[in-house]
Amino acid sequence: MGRAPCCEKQGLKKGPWTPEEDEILIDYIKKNGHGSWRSLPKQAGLSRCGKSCRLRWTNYLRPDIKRGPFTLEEEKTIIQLHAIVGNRWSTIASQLPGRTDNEIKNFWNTHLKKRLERMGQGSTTSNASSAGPTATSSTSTRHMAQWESARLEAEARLSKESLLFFSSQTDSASAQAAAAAGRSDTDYFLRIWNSDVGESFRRLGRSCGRDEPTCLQSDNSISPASSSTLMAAVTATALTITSEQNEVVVKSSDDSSSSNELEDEESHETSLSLLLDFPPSDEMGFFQGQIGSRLMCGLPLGQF
DNA sequence: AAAAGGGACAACCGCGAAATT
DNA sequence: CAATTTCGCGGTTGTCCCTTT
Repeated sequence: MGRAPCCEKQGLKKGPWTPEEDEILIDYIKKNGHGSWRSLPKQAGLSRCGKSCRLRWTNYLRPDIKRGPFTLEEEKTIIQLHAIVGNRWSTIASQLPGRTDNEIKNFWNTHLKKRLERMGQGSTTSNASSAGPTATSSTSTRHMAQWESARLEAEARLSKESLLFFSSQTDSASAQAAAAAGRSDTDYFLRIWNSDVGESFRRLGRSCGRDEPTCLQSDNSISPASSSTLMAAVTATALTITSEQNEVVVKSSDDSSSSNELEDEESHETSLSLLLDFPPSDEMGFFQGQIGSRLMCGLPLGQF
């Protein structure tokens, strides 16, 4: 038996919502809460699918929704989070109060993604006309291409490692509780991201001279400051940090020995000292795994 | 001034996971 | 435990509006 439709399709209205429909939906939810979305339209007197009502409410009518253009800070957060969690729009949205996953997804697809593409294309198409191809542009292209496969690889590794982490915990009860609470790999990242540790990284990024606003330049290209933040995030999964017998080893999966921009010793040193300085021992496990390496490498690689 | 093209955003669709029966 | 239902997510499409020709 196939999956049952979420609602009877016949006679239900589709397409843009009218102000009257919005008002009915808002009134109903204010008085009764949404309850079961499936039964809501009938009870509220709307000729809409429950799914459509839910979407309209969560993406548009909800009172806590923040309207207006994204701030530079939000934009920066989206770029950094996307480099780490990929297209997990709901996860990203959870870090941006008042913004919906749909809104962020649209913003990414219509603005940020195109900027990325421009950056990549620019380096391959503008070489002839530019005064001389910079290491930055060729590096961007190479890492952009490398990015997706690296991310996918990291995803697989991450899920494996978070399982290992669970099994290594001595307090099995807390591990079970965490599992029961539905904590995902992403949740762990977000926990760290929102902790003092994450703040340390953001602070480090700012202190490295990347506190300029993320913005487009007059020629519509991304500013150097934004670019470095972005590229740092993009290259995050190209590195692996492991900890063996109290010795931290940084390995670059960038096999191009001719490139030297990632071999920024100072940046790596900054990463490592930060790693070693982290006091919360229960969080060290994360940093020795893929989540940590992502976070670790995300910020200090800013010199492009 | 009108048509074409493109960008931005809202809404829909299909799928998988979780919850319920 | 399996079948069914509901919900939420991410990808995609449709539509409106602005800009360019």
